[in-house]
Amino acid sequence: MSGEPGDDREQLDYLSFVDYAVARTARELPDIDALAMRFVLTLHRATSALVYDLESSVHRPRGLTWPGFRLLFVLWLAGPAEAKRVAELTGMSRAAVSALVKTLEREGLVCRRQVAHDRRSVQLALTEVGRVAIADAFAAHNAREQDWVGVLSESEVVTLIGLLGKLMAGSARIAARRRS
Amino acid sequence: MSGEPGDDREQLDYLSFVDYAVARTARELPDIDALAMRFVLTLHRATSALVYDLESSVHRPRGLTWPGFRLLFVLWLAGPAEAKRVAELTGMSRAAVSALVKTLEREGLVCRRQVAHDRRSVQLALTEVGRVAIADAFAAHNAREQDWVGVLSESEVVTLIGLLGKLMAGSARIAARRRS
DNA sequence: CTCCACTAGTCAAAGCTTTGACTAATCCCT
DNA sequence: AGGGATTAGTCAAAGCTTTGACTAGTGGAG
Repeated sequence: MSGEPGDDREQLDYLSFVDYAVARTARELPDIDALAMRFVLTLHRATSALVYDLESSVHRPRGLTWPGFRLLFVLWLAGPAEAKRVAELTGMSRAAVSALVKTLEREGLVCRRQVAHDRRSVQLALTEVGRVAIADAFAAHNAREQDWVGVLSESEVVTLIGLLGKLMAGSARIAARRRS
Repeated sequence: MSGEPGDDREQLDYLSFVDYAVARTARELPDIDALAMRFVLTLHRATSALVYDLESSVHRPRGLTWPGFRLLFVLWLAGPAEAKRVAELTGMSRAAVSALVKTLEREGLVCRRQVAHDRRSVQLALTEVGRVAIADAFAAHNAREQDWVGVLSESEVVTLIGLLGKLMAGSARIAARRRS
């Protein structure tokens, strides 16, 4: 596995790299599980492409980042919540939420309050500006999601969701590491 | 959509948030495409969980980051290549590759050379240390990938790969934004 | 040959993430 | 009530990413 020339390496791009990588690995490292490799490469590339498109076409033009959108979205749906809970629901670490909220608070989208029953915790909530921003962003976000999903049939999407759910459910069985 | 209490918000966590969000949105914003919403939420969460597990259980313990692993992987398979090409194959921007290579070069995993025919471009290649590092990391990476994929049947994985491929292929049709 | 457009790469500022340390408040056991 | 263990949140250092600007080098049109 040295990358010497003389192979079929012409006109390789982001899409075809997966095929190239799997073919080459299968040839030179037969002990590797090629299907698992292809799956993870494909999943990662598809998700990256989707997230990049949503962030750059929907959120950045509105002054939001992808993590900012996700945090506002959780507050919008779940209501005012303590930082710890927001971290759990968004899948971010507590430190990441803390840093992100600092930005969102400065922009006037979120506010922090002391909680009565436990002076350690901080309650996070949308401001009125934040509520309007997330409602607008989510509408555009969902429209763009529809464009993406539109290339699949409804039953294909249902199948995909089901299999991804099974994958997630299985992560507990293999003791996958999760954010603290 | 205000997050007032009195709903079914108890014992909500990272996994069940998708169900909660979709149910609530379907109830209060009937114009939203709930299936597209569920799909994107599920895809993003599944991928994040997988990447977090691979990075924290396989790569960080070896002193690699996830982007570092990806860049080494491309150089390993595609052979020495100009920075622009590495950016295309990894899906990173040229600026991101430039910054990442600075770290990898400092750690002695990658080296930079001038190219003869065009004095603007820089050729990137693995060092011997880099070659050993990526070979070791990829073996462990693939073993972990197998654990994840092991919860699905082979035909389920093939289905998943096919549908994700169709999704990616469709992104051209909707003029999805891609990294420059 | 000259000039202008384009290309490769780097840099800088700002943002998000991670780990690990640290503070402050709460809990619980004796 | 006292004291140790937990827990919530923040901070700091280091790394990666983005956008946009900037430097060099290349190449084609006149």
